[in-house]
Amino acid sequence: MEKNHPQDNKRTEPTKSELEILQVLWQVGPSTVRTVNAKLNEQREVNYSSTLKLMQLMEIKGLLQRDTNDRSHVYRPSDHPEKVQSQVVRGLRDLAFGGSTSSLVLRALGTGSATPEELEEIKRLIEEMQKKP
Amino acid sequence: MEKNHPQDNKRTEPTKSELEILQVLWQVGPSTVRTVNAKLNEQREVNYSSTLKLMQLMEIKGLLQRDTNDRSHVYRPSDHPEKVQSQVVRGLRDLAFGGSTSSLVLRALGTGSATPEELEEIKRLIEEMQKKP
DNA sequence: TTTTTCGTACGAAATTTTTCCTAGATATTG
DNA sequence: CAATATCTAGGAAAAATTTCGTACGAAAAA
Repeated sequence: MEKNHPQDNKRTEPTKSELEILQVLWQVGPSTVRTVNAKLNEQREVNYSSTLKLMQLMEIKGLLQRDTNDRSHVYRPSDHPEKVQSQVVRGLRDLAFGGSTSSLVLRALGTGSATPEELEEIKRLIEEMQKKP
Repeated sequence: MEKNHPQDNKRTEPTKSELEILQVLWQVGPSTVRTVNAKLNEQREVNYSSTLKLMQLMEIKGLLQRDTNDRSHVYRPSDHPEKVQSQVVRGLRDLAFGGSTSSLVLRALGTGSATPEELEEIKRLIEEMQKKP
């Protein structure tokens, strides 16, 4: 019998550490704590225990789900990147850009870290959106 | 004599509450704590003391500067929105978008809250960037 | 002048987020 | 089997962030 996960609806916004973990899971797919922790440690030093605890909390919050069949549990994100990323982008937009999407986008493009290919891709999307509103 | 503000260089990333305050100051210009607090309370309930404390801390951190000539001090952001916004956008990009600016931008545009005019403006900027790399 | 109002300063509590230690169970190795 | 390694669970400390109470001085009003 699987335990019930309380609130699958009103999900709280992930914290910074939680986003780090989500990002790893999005990139490498469903993983054990050990794998995630190893990935994190490529960037900064994190204790295994800390990662474990965090992922357990995320499971309780409903951010992650886990397969407990094997001894070492396999975790995966409950939501696709699109959903969570949209959520956090909206958050930042409202928090630092007065709710203006274009301000945010312009600022992001202004960092200059977008390649010519990416610029082209973005332009295509815009023209797409302009065609069928 | 004005007190010295320690680190005008390596400035720490503003927290959420700090961004709220910065946004108010960017919008309405240099203001007293009372004014800022009033603005904040249009959105949510915040105690005057809390806002005061936060702004004092921000001044110490170097995020704000204040004019103490009058009894009620007038605060203003140390940095222009561009700088801070770039900083936080980069932060989110690295934290939730694997460092990819275009992912972030595409996701932002995907929220659908950009007006036709804004889309046009963004497209212009892109073409601008494509001209002179 | 006396009272009331309005401001900063300061300390500390409350909350949220992050980190890690330790116990106990189970598997793996010698 | 005995020793060692691995994993979860749980508690709790540590750190970061946010909130607020209170004191005290200065200004404004009565």
